[in-house]
Amino acid sequence: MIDDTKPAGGSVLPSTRRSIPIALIRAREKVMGPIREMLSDCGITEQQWRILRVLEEYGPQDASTLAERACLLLPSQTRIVQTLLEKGLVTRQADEKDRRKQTVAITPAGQAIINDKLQDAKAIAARIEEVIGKEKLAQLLDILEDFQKL
Amino acid sequence: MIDDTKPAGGSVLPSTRRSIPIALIRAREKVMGPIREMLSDCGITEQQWRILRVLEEYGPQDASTLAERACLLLPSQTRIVQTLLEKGLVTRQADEKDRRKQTVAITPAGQAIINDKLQDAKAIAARIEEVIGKEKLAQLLDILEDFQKL
DNA sequence: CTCATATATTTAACATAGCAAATATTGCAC
DNA sequence: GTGCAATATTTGCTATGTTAAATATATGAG
Repeated sequence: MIDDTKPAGGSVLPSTRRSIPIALIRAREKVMGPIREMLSDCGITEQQWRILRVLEEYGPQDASTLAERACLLLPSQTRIVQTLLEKGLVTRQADEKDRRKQTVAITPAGQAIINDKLQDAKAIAARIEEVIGKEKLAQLLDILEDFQKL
Repeated sequence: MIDDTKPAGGSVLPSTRRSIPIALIRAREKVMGPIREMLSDCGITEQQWRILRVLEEYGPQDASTLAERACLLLPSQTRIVQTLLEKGLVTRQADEKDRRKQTVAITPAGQAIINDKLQDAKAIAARIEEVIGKEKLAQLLDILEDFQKL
């Protein structure tokens, strides 16, 4: 007698082996391994690194913009900037014109951390490009961008 | 005089706009939006859903295997299974032969949740396929799989 | 000017991620 | 069978993710 109350092997939903959300996590996990290792040396986390990177790339900016660019929710951004303040890696002050807005900027100490890790970061990026291949990486980025249309 | 101590705009590291880790998060965020919405109805989280899905797909299994398949760290798995136990959606018991191992299984109540959300989940998957395209999705999964070689 | 409403950020509360240390069992050497 | 190294899970701690509620400031209607 066949028990059809419980489908045997993923015939109902796509198998978790070909699940987009899971595949995205798995890939990300692999990419972040070396990056976390690089950052653990200087005692900052992946998200703290993203904040510094964005501030370095775009310059001083308000909290919402920073969160958007660093791909963080506002509450996370607030807390992370607070710890970066304590570490002296960023500054934060209310906007003169609109006092609701907070302007965040990187400090020389923050910039120094980026400079210190620059070679390591480039090496990691190069390794990824070597393993995956330049064209596939470009394809990947393009496809991932399409998800914003969802 | 040019200030070359602080590179102006991402000339040193790849721009955060073309950063693989960030692109992976952004895409995942978009994919998870509708899924979280679907799950919030029945009061379970994304990770709890992954655990249930894996248990349903592969049947009863030990904690390590479950964590690996659901793409969770063991400590996370432990805690999530604990809350699922309290909800009565899974069972957990020590293996007879090796009492270090814990065998986790889905309950009828857990299976019922999956069955309830089946149509919604399939609709979400279909929508993604419609927007991104079947071939691109396949390409994406293949490229993401390559990251395991890192 | 005053109040209701909209905007920008922060807090609060709960669930997870990630890492290190602690537990519990096994299996094996002596 | 005792003790030690290896294996399987769980706990403890700090940092984030996520959502909802609280704060603070700005703006426009009347």
